[in-house]
Amino acid sequence: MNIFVANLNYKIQSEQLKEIFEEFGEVESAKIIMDRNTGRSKGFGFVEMPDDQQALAAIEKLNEAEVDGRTIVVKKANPKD
DNA sequence: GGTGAGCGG
Repeated sequence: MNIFVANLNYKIQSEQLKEIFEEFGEVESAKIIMDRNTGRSKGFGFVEMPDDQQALAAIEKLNEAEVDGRTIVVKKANPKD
C-alpha cells in the first residue's frame, strides 16, 4: 500500500521516515520528496508497506503523531491510474 | 521554507 505523509519537518529524511513506519509494521520503502533545485525536503513523502493491514494501522497511529516536534499527517496515497 | 491542504523522482 502506498502511503502519503505530509507536514513533515524539513530535516526528516527518507530513512527516518522509514524508521517511523517500521515501528508499526514492515516497510518496503520510504521516500521524502525533495526539491529538484535545492535538494531539500518538500516537507512530505511516501511510504510503501507490503502488508495492507499494517499499512492501515500505521496510517491510523501515525496520523497526527508528533515527529521531531511537528504533527504529521498520514493518509493513503492517491491511486496512480 | 511552515500552519492549511497537500500526492512524487
